[in-house]
Amino acid sequence: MARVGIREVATLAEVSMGTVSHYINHPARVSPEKRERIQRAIEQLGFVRNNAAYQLRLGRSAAIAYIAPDVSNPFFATIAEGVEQQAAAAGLSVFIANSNRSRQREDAYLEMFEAHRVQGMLVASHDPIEERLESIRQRGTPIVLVGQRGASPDQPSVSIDDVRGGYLAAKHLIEHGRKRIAFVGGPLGIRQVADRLEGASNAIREADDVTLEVLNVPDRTIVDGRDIARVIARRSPETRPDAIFAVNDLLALGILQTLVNEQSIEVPREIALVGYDDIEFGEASIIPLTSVRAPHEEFGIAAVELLINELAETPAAGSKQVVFEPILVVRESSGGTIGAPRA
Amino acid sequence: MARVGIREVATLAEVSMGTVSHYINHPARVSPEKRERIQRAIEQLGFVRNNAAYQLRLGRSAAIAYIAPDVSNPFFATIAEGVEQQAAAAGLSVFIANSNRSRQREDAYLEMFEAHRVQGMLVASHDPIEERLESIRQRGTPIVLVGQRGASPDQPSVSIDDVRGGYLAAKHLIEHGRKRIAFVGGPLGIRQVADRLEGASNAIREADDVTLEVLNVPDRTIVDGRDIARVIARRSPETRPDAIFAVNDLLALGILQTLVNEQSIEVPREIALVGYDDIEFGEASIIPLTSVRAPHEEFGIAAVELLINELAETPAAGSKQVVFEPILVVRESSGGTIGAPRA
DNA sequence: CCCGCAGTTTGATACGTTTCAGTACCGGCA
DNA sequence: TGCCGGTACTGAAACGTATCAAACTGCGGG
Repeated sequence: MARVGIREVATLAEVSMGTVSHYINHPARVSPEKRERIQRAIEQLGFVRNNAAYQLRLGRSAAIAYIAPDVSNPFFATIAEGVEQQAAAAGLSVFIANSNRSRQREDAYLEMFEAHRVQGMLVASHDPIEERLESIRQRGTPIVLVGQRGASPDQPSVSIDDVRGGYLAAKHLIEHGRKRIAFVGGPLGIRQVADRLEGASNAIREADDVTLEVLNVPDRTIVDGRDIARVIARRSPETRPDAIFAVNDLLALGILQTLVNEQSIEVPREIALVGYDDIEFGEASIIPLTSVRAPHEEFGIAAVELLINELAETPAAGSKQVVFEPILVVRESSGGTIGAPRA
Repeated sequence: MARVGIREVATLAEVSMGTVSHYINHPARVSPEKRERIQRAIEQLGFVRNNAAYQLRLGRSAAIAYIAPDVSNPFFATIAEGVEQQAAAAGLSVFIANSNRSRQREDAYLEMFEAHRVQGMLVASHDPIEERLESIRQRGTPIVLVGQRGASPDQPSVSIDDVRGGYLAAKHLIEHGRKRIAFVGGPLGIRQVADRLEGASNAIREADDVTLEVLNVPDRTIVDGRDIARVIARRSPETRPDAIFAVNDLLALGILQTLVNEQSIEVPREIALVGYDDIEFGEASIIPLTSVRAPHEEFGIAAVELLINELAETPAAGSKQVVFEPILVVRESSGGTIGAPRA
């Protein structure tokens, strides 16, 4: 398969390479007659512009990257959708990469996208990542942090107030008379996890008589939820928690499923359950799931807007950090009122 | 920010460009002393290799692309995970793109990835797409079709036997005594949808006394499911279907949720429900969902393997089309035995 | 009749990298 | 001493494109 470039097209159409290039990028500058000849040559040869050369010449690409820790978590998938949509409107393409919760793969993608000279990146990560991003930013690739607030005010970010979210969840459980609350979450090294726990602790501290226990899970997936639920079920009813606050909905759903279907523990009577993120599937789960909600769709949109602003010659002033207020969506799993309408 | 390339590094380290390049690609060929100097220069200048130039020179990239119609459908997300994992093992990076069920965006991404000279593409699409892919393949970018079987035997593909899957689903409902089955699915122009319907029709034809009705939805999302469920609920109990076969789990979950929570229709007593894909959330839904399952994880893995084989100098002989056998996973929503174990 | 101008077209150059064909040096062997 | 083989390094060419300055075309006005 002979490589076909602009040169071959030019030869076949009997014009110069420059004219072909003009035809591709500024068709108006080329006479109708040659336009026709060039178009025919392109089709005949099956010419496709070589992006590498294009980018090399231009020095930039028309794409942005979105690095997610776990695409199969609908929370990140929904964000991806907002990103995609908003970026398309701005004429940008989006490369999505899945780091699979692996720091190593995350680094690899960061490096790769920087080498690709993407216009900018949106990074959702569990790790404290800001330091690593700093050097990339300094070299000229703007980055918006997604899901965790930038520590430095210069670091743009889109996040939710997780301390507040954790507070709302625990407060709600306490108000319904729960006394032994378990916080099921991942490594406390993860900022989001630590913040949600902090919020929950604050709520506990305001109450009398309520204890908070922390149960660790490694990956915060459905499978992790199932596993920890079995551990909990093994304990005697008196020592078991009477409420669980799971650090995300995946965990909560895994817990719910195992508790109800496998362990025959009643939710919310025996154990009340609150999740986090309010993914779409929570509403349709065995027992509709109470959850802390942030506006996912807007998450992606806001992130892209922040990035585009950063890309502008003269970034608009104002805070670069968007923080959404979490809302508690009460459903059956926590023993609250049933069927609260969805936004 | 001064652009920093291999040349600047070479100058600072007082070696030639060639040596720097060697250092990056074949460190062994460079003496320890210069290695040290070059490394220091790279760090000092913050050099990052320009992928455009790299690729231009090499003529290829080390990435493959996966185009999905809907990332927020866990079915495609799970595939993405398998793809990512298998590709990483082969030293390839994966660009995921979300076409958002839009043919236009799909085309845009196809074109863009071809221009990017990715090694190959995995394309999951709802449209009959093979013809468009043909020209791309002829120009040298191999493509593996995901989720729909290639019509031409030359077109590699990974799919499930959807006719069989549809048959299994309908047969199951018939065996449980259902008489008025509704097929809820998208445009019949979509191959997967048409095949599943065909399978269902076959099962109906074998039975006496059973009717099949087709209810159309545009997008096959949870929201579509909710909408169609309201339409169904509006009909009198006698004219309503007593069983629904939804063309995917998203639809099924939307239907389930609305039927049970909002319309107070009992599932499976009044209406039995079977979905398709067996996404993880089906097991944890209000009423655990009976579904037709294909091994998702292996889907992505098989696709990458097929692609890698295609990439090889001498592709191994044998069929290029992997077809998985669907399995019916029976849970409560269809009135079958409860709690069938998960593979 | 010539000049200037707008509209087209051309040819050359640069983008940043890898690689190929050498050059320089060194130690060992005939 | 002269030659060989190997290692470490260098310089230049090439990858495919966009763009800039220059050249060529008609054409209308002075």
